[in-house]
Amino acid sequence: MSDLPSRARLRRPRATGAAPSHVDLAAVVVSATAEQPQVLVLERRGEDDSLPSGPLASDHRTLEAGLRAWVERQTTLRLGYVEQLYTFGDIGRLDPAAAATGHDLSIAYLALVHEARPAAQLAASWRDWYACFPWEDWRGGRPPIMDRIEARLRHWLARSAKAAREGRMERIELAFGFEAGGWNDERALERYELLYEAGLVAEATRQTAGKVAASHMVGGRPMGLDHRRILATAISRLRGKIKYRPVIFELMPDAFTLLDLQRTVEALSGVTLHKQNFRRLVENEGLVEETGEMSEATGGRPARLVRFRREVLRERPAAGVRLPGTRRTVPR
Amino acid sequence: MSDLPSRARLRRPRATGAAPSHVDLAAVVVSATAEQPQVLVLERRGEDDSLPSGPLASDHRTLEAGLRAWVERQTTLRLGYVEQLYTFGDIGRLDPAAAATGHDLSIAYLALVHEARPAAQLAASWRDWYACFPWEDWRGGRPPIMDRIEARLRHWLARSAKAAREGRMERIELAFGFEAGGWNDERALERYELLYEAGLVAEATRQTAGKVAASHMVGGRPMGLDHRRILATAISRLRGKIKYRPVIFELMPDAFTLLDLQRTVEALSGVTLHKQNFRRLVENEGLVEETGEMSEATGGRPARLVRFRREVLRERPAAGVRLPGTRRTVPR
DNA sequence: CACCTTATGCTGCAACTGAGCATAAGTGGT
DNA sequence: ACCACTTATGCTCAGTTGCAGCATAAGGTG
Repeated sequence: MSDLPSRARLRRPRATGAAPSHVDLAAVVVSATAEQPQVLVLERRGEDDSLPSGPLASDHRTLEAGLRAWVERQTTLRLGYVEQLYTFGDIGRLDPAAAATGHDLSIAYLALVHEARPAAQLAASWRDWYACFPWEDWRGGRPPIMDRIEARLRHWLARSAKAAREGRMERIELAFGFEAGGWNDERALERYELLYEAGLVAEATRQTAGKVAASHMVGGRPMGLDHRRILATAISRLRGKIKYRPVIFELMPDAFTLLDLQRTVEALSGVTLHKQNFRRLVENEGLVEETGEMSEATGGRPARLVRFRREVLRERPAAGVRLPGTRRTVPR
Repeated sequence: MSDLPSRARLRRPRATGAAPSHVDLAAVVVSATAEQPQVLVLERRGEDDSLPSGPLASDHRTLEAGLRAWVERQTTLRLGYVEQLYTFGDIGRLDPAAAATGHDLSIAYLALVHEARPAAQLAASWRDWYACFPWEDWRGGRPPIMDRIEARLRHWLARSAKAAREGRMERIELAFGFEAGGWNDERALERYELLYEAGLVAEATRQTAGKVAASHMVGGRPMGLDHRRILATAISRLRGKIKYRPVIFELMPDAFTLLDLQRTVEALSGVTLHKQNFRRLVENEGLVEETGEMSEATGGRPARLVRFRREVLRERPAAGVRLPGTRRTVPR
């Protein structure tokens, strides 16, 4: 039964035409404070923000360990929950001129922390992710920037080659739901990619050397390399995941009120929820239990402080916060 | 607004302690024929099956393109639907002795085809994936092998160091649901990893040089390298995904009956469904439309032939086959 | 104390789910 | 022609869940 003798043959030779690749580990570290979703970025003078990242090194026993080491080193932050996000490696994704030098891979991870340490104590900054994606925040209703986006995309469509137009129209409708579809919070990545393709975000001009004037840009703070795309990937993934896994609690402190929880979900998903139904859902799924304490910091009637019921991980395999009653209208 | 001048600084030096890595692209190509889920494997005499794979090369403009090229070259099969699955790269995952030589990365992809070409016309074979994971098929009720698995896992638990026991017990319960939890079809990867850790699958002895006797093994056909783990990852992902995205149709021919569709879903998920409710769900979600044709190959009353309604991709962003009415008991 | 704020309980309706019953329309055998 | 068997398809019915809003509770502030 043992196949030890054949193991040597199973390993492939390293030579055959395969250029060795440079591999980076990159982290999207998310927290939610003050009802805003935050991402950890490194700021360097005169450059766009970048995500914590560094090359995979031979003393990293696992990819995840390497990632944790880099984040800790660059930001002093020790990560808890971590999951692999995506591996980026298309030729020329960092710099079209470098296309000949082989592949630059980035293995991106998503990490969730309920860190509230002020930025000053870290070697990095927390950045509101809607600074990079202003069109993704619908908590106050349709963001004004959507008008501009719609106009620019229609313009792009009109100038598209006939062959490409049909497909692009469908993709736009899918991503932004201008006509019938309506807004889908999970499509953040598709939206960013469309805007990129249409040359409406700053990163696009790095590749095409300024074909589109800056005045036509649609906005959102750019990031270095393709890090804004990586962040968009993380947002899409996270918005999807909170609906079927209780990952939201990774962002919460030990004790919190139901409204705190709701605000955090809303911050990530970018939409507002129906309050009473949200509470009923959370209670019915048994996601939380009483701490017995009360919070007086509500500004109104004191609220019960609850904590996450870890047992649900066993009981309800698919428990998440299923965004009940997404409001179509802004309350008040 | 242009930051072209700073681009050079944004690129990181390649040197800094980073050993260049060897990168493989690997494909889990899935089809479903004869009501069995199949995976495409390469057979080599005297060796375990392996997945189609090959090194990332400098003429691959994108990772996905490289993957398609390798599969086509090794199997003559041209892929349609493809998505990235996971990147594996822990040190020593292929061969513990090779730990010093740097990282071997595998970027794994999941591909779905509705290929029914007989294996003879391909340079590869279709393998029923339950040959590798006999415990994952609950369509005929609880598989007999579960008794053995439960016994061996309890044994492993009893021999575990006290510190590890609590956590392992929880993980076993989560993955297999022996006590209260019940079976969760999506936890295929967790189950394989537990069996591996407990030394109950053949691949584990490659690493530990036969600490566990073959007679204690729990079964399932092994694969080369860590390809069975990659396959388990694909199964988990696919079982989850069919519930919220209409990917199942990538596996179907143009026209099919509702029972065909149900059997395919059951084949992938490994559980049986309530027939009438399944139809109602599929019709209500508007996933299919009439072709007008009938199928006479049913063995009973002829069935309507339907086709996938591509429009749902636009209309219902989260349409999938949500496994309604999973039967607790075997029908008949 | 009037009035603000937020918390929390409850109700009614619509839609969906799970399980099963009943009937339709083929096949093959006698 | 009739029977047994197979699969397709229509329908019911009760329990659950989702959506939306109303009402009340219990803090704070001028």
